This record gives sequence, C-alpha cells and structure tokens, in this order.
Amino acid sequence: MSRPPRARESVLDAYENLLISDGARGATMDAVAAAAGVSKGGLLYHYASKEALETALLERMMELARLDVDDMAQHPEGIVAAYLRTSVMEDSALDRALLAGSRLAQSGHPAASAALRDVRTLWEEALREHTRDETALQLVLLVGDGLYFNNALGAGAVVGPLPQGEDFDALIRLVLSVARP
Amino acid sequence: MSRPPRARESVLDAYENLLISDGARGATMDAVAAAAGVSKGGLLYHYASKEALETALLERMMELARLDVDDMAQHPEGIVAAYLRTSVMEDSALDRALLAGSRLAQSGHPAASAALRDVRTLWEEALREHTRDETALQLVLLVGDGLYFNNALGAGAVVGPLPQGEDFDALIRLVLSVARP
DNA sequence: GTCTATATACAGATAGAC
DNA sequence: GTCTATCTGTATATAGAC
Repeated sequence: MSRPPRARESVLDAYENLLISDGARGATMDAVAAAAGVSKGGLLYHYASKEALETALLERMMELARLDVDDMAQHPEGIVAAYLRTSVMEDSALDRALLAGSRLAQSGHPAASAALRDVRTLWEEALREHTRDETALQLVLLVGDGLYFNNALGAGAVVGPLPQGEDFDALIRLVLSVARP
Repeated sequence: MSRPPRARESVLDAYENLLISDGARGATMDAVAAAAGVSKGGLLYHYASKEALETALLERMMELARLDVDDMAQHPEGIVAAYLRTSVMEDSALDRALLAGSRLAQSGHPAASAALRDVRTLWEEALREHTRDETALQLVLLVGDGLYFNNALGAGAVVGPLPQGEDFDALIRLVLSVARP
C-alpha cells in the first residue's frame, strides 16, 4: 500500500488519461491496456476487474482532495479566493483526478458521484468559517460549482470561454466583497 | 413538420424519459421500444437510427429553450431572478428536455454539448443588458450554472441539498444586490 | 406500419500457454 | 508476470414476413 508497484500506477495513469480524453465510454479495458503498453491479460493481472480500476481511481482522487484542502488554508489571498482559483482547473494531479472522476460520475457511476459529493463537503466545511453567513457560503459554493462543472464537462463542451486573467480577478473581488465576514 | 405524427412524439417522449432516469447508457433502442410500447422494428420505422432519435431530442430542446427565453423577459421579479429560478428545475417540458440533453452531453455526444452551449448563449445575451457589467453578468451565469449542473447531474448525484424556499430567496436577493445595474 | 429473426460489432472477463 | 485465444452478453442495425 505504501509503495504501489510502478506498473500498477502507470496503468492507473493510462485509465485516468483515457477517461479525460475519451470519457467513460472510450476508456475500455482494451484501450487502457493499449495505452499502458500491456496486454488485456496483463492489465487484468493488476486490476482484476473494471470495478477495481474505478475504485483505485476514486481513492486517488479523494487522497489528493484532502491534501488540497489542507493547502488552501495556507493561501495568501485567503481560502475563499483559493477555492475559486482551484475551481478553474489547470493541470495538477488533483485536477486530472477530478476530471476523470467527473467523467465516471457522468456515465452514471454511483460511487463516483458519492466521492465527488464528499469532496464538495470537504470544501464546504473548510469555507464555512470564512464566509459571512450561510447564504454567502452557498453563493461561493455555487460560483465554484459553475466554474468547476464548466471545466469538467468542458474542452469546448458545454460553455464558451470562462473569464480569465484580469476578468477573473474582478470576479473574485466581486464575490469576496459580498461573501467575506 | 408542423404536425408530427403522434406515434413519433410518444417514442421521443419515451427516449427522453429513459435518458433522464437511466442515462444515455440505459436508453438503448430496445429499452426505448419497450417503453414506447412498440417493437424494435417499429421504432426503427419512425427513427431510422439512434442518431436520428438524438437529433430529434436536441431539436425539441432548442425549440423549448427559445420559448423560455421569451417568457423570462416578462417575469415580474425581473429577468435575472427568473433566470436563477428556472436554473433550479421543477418538471417543465424544458426542464425534462434539458436534463435529457445533459445526459446525452455527459455521455460524450458532441452535438448535445454544442446545443447546450447554444442554450447558454441565448441566456447570456438576454441577461447582458440587465446586469451592471460583464463581471456581474459572469457571476449571475456562474451561479445559474452551479444550480443547473447540480440539478442536471443530480438526483443525489454530485451534491447535497441545494438552498430552497427562504434560503433560495435570500440567495437571489444577494445576487441581485451585486448584479443589478 | 409493425413484427420476428438475424447479422455484425464490441464490451468485460476467463483459461491456460509461456 | 504477461501473453494469446476464447467465452458470454449486449448493443445497433438489417432483412424480410405479415
């Protein structure tokens, strides 16, 4: 557990990448095996079933999310601004795990939906004492959800371009002006 | 076109219902035929392929969305409040079409994603002249996105309970206080 | 128009050789 | 450990009877 075999991790990386680029439907066992450079039999040696692969991905996602919440508390702009900024994904390990987990949830995987809900609750608890009241907390969470989902479904999927640069800074200032205690 | 055959419409209803309840994966041709009370051969007489069924659903969704935007302009609370309220779905024909279209987009259907993006642009254009500036417009859109996606992926899927009743009214007042010109 | 029967393709998983 | 070969289930779509 403390030092997972390298081959196992690279198979999981391949699965994550395929979920992100092709969605749950494209992330077949055949495709994962090919992307990881092993045969289907070899893949099934490391992960005995598709479900085992999914479970491993969600565990990775939760672990990275816990580390992220701890980091946000140290952000110089404050935890609310940090939350909004991390809702716009870049390409961190957590971003990729969340994207892959979202793709799984989108395909109707209940455990993936539950894991994403747990991540959101983690954020909600961390933000509560840094917002004016429950209404302000919900506003912050919903703006974060909007940013997050537009990214998660994204790659030109659902929406047009999100605010960037100075526009995004202005948005954060506007949210902070009504949400901060 | 102006008076589509009743059987065709009820097949489309069955497809929409299956997308909502079981997702794109569960909405197989077999399942749609059974739900509509026809055989697979009968279904394929009305819609020659799965793609034809998808196209018809997206056309229905766009048509209902255009009607909705026209209605919003007449809402007594104002168009911004109307937009936020309709982002929390109830069970209108548009809500059901949007949910079904979302399920399709979630499964990786590019045309569904494009259609949903067009719907969002429709709302954006309608809201622009009723918000203070571009930053306020983006805030309103993102809160609506947060509400919408939580519903679309919802049914206990991604998040906990959204604000309701008085809590939701308070949220609308908060958004209006910063967004209205 | 609507049906049954079937063709074709591809998914996840197993068995057993190396 | 990793491979090839194969089983089984299920999806879309076609052919042709009624």
